[in-house]
Amino acid sequence: MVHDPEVPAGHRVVDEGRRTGPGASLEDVARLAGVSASTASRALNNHPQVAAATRERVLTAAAGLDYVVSPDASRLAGGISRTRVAVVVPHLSRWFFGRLLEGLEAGLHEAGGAGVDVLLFLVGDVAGRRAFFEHLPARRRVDAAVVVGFEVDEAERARLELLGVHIVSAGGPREPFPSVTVDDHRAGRQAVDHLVHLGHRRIALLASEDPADRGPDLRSAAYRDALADAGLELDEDLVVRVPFGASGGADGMGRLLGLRRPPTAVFASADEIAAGAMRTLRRAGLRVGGDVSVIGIDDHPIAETLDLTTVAQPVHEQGVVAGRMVRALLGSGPPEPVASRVLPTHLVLRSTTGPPP
Amino acid sequence: MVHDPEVPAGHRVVDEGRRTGPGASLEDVARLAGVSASTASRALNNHPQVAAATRERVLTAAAGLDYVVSPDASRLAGGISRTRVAVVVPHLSRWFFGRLLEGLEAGLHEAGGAGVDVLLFLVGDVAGRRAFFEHLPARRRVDAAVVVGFEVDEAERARLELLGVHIVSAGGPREPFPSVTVDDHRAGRQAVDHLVHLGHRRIALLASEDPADRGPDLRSAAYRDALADAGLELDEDLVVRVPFGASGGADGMGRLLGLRRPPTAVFASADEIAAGAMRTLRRAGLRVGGDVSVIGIDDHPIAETLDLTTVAQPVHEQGVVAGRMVRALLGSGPPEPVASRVLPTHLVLRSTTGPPP
DNA sequence: AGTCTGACCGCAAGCGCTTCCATCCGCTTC
DNA sequence: GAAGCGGATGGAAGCGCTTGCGGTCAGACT
Repeated sequence: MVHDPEVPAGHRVVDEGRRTGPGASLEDVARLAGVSASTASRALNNHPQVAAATRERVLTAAAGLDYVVSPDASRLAGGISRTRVAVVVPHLSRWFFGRLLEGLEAGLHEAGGAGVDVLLFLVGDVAGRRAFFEHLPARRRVDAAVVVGFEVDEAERARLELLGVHIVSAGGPREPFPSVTVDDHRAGRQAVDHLVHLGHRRIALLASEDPADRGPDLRSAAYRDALADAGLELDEDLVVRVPFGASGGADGMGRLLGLRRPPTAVFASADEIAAGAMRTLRRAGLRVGGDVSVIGIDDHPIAETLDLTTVAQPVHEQGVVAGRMVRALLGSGPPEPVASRVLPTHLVLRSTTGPPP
Repeated sequence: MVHDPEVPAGHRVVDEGRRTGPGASLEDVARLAGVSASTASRALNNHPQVAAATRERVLTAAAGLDYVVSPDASRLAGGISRTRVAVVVPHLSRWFFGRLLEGLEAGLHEAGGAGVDVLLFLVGDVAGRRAFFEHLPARRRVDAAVVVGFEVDEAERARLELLGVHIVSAGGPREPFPSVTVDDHRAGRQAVDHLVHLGHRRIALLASEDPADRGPDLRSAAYRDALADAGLELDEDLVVRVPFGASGGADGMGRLLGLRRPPTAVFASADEIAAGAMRTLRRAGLRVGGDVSVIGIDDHPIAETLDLTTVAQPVHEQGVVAGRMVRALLGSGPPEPVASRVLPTHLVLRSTTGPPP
């Protein structure tokens, strides 16, 4: 196939362009060490029944030949080389997901262990999502799966079940898998209650209309509950759904400002939306935190940059914990009981909230 | 091994909770279809020598049993199921990397194809990076690798070579692999030249000191060259290196403002740094774009939010093109010649740059 | 000295597939 | 009508590894 004589030496031309690397075989190692393949295998896998000297010889031979077991053969034969974990995620360019994945990766690789391979599955758009659950490309190739930051419906759950492996959900809804997440309803309450305590009575909601991402919109529900508890009437004009992101927030804020009686405070269901809202407010000549208060959720880096008051959630940690959970389910890692975890969120006071003017 | 009479036929038990899913075997399918395993295999792999009727029967049987080939066995036997691609990336929480990966994923899966599995390798911190190149966990498990957004030194390149597979670099330096990237020097020039054309004479540089990420700091080099070409003297006081990110930019700007003769314009080597700088300027009561101009690079979403003038680079597209390149190298995909590509960048005028006061 | 006991190791049987090669059969060819 | 012929299929040999089982040989016993 690919065959380019121009390639500089050292650039090995991969035969067929597809085999998984060159490599010495177990047999080669065994021969060099003067033992049988079985013994070599046992030595390499640290079985107790090989003499220390022999093991040493095998190890040396392996090192010399730069030997690496074929994971395919190993698995086929029943040996479990490294475990493979599927990570199913809808976005990668959003901070939340990337950050959570970083944590997940850390949690998965923590404390040595045999090693874990992470297979990435992106199910962003509807087509990709449908394709994923329909064809289940992860089938037969992973030992566990982590669903990151989105909700699966009943049909999808059923498909996923077909994988026949443990499934963990991270940064998403609590059901229907063992999960590690935060209480979005509580986070929403923390945000809105803060505004209420400051004395605001006309509080608007700028919520992401992205349906699937995080499941039932607990943050919006919290908004309603908080208002109700505060004895504030819900004004549907103050509830605006926007596409996720800063432009969504900017547009939404524009709509809000067009109201006969604009809000004195805005609860954005995500910092990125809040950022957009702030932009609109600034352009309108309003002082954020003075004329209009704005609060978000997540503690996205942009929140610090904008000095935005927000409710922080431990994103990285959710990933780490989920990673540990996977290892526990897989039998590696600490034998801690595997139970869903809800991590705490907390209010981060900055400059964008204050008493109503 | 496992032999549980209680289990419905065909549903092999998942022993140990670690085997890769349950599943019917080729043999099961063959039996059900009334043919031999060889024929079943041929039918499933679309070999031309099976009678249409037979193929049909096998396909039906397979569908009925919900059969999926064992990728391990298939590869071992020499059949190539799906190709596997390693994606080596230093960060995930930064927009650039996440966005590029989204593109990469798209490019890899474009136009059907047999399917590609993406193995993720995070080499963020030095420890992880060293571990990756030392142990080469991707060995024997991938058919190609993509290095995203960072430079590998000679030793690392040599190690990578051991993978024995095609390697592509995306969003990083042009060497030493076939790559798809942008001309960072040119981008830098576009930014600084813009400031020069506006009439600025005291232009500061706020550069990320993150050493490894993008290789030789072409953007900074461009700054120097642009000044030289404009006949402006380089004032080392105006060159500030900061940790990547908004806080870095904020601090750096603070230092700049402390100068006896502060700059009238700032070139930040990344939008996120520019964002931090803007914050500092605002807090200092300076009008960004009026009193001090700021320009970044990347066209990160935050640039739009902040109305930041910047030099845009096609991040998603770099990923897509790299994905196609990998497919081409692997022999799938369009047989386009595989050559490194440098994608264009362009100035995006917004409100943070203007003539000096 | 003869036998027993382990510790070590090799044999061989697979794991679930793919593929070479031989086989079988219904037809075309002379 | 016999000899070919090619299309369709089954048999069997692996791919590279793990592992149950049994064999060896050096002591440890009595």
